[in-house]
Amino acid sequence: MPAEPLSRPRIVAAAIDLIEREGADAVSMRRIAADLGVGVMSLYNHVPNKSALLDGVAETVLSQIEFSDDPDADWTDRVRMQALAFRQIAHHYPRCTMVVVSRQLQSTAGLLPVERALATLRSAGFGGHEAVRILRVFIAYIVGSLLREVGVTPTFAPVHRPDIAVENVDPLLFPQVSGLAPMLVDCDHESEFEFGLELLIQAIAVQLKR
Amino acid sequence: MPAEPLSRPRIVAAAIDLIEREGADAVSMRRIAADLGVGVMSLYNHVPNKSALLDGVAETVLSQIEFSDDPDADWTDRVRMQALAFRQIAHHYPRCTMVVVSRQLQSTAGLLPVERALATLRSAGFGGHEAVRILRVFIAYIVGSLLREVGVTPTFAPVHRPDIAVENVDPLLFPQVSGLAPMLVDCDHESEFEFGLELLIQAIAVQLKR
DNA sequence: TTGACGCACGTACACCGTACGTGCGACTCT
DNA sequence: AGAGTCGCACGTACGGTGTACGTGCGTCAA
Repeated sequence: MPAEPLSRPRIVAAAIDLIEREGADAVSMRRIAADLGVGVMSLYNHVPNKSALLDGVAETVLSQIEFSDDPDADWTDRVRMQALAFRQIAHHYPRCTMVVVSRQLQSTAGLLPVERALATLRSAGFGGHEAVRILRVFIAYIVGSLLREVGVTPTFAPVHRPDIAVENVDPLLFPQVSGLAPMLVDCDHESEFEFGLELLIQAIAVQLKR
Repeated sequence: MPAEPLSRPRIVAAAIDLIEREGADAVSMRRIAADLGVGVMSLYNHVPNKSALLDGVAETVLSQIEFSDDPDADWTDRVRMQALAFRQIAHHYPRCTMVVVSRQLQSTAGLLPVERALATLRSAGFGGHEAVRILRVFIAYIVGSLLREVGVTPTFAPVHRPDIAVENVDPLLFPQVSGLAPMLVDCDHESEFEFGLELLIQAIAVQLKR
């Protein structure tokens, strides 16, 4: 009998831990149970099924986003901060990110960032319709960026795979790709992300002027 | 004995068909073999494993993107056309889209769009480094948008019943979300996509002026 | 004391990917 | 024509998966 009783948070935590250690493919109910030193079916007393467990993983990760919103700051700074905070899940939970992104959840955990973002945009002067549209653009950009960041590290990770592929590209068929190969291969995710983020912020700032 | 012999393209086509009919979760080697009226292991004479099969699915779908590039057109129009062409995979193969974006492949199938895009950006006057960065931003945005359209992104994607979730939101805790609920629930993907696309194009046009 | 209930657990089933061996038809070489 | 090789469809089998179901033990309520 374990001193700490089984519980949904404990199971979710074990799942997150397992995903970060060995990748999302390694997740199985048997494996999680083994990590907890517990029978497989005991998990089902606290979690209805594996899908719900992964929802719990996404929810938990999302809820740990830390927004340090400063209502007095310029709205561009607030948007920037919120976007960067969202992206930080890729640093804290790199391998869980794929799970979060590829899973639709209807809990309120994912709603808090949405609420904050909409409030920021509306306080900046955007109308409701515009705020929603702009939020969608930002989310699309952030999610797409995260996907690239975790995509470089598939699950277990020889990162130097693409170099080989780029080396083998025919310079006659793909002059741009082969010419720009060094820039395509190495990618500072942080600065790349911020580049696009600034592009978007600047664009909606222009939009706001009208 | 089938009149048409088994082959990799036929297997990939069956996989695409199955994914579109019943979703990516329904894909199994046994199921595909059954659809082809063939033994399970016969597939392995043409495809090394399931992962490679899914790579083939992504590759095939990607290769069917139709670019009608007009070198005489304004670069903004060319960028727009390429982005919209890319997005059309979400219309032709809605359920395969998730497979495509969640799988990074190093074949040359995915390289052709990259080559064209880089050529367009450089002809517009961007340097190599800038072109790569801008392309990354566009890809992130497109992929993120496709994920929402397919209906797997943490925000509202009205695939089935998100209305219920939005109805149950506490207006006091989430005033923006509940106030803007109608706009969050219904989403014209086409116009939403183009909104963000124009935002980005405009932003990089400004960037180009310097 | 007795009953109910929560919860850990073992067993069992259907399904999965795929390693391996087998057999059959077609083709090549002598 | 005979012999050898090879491509390819196929069956069997193994270790893995999610989870439905039944069982037994602990604690708490009446």
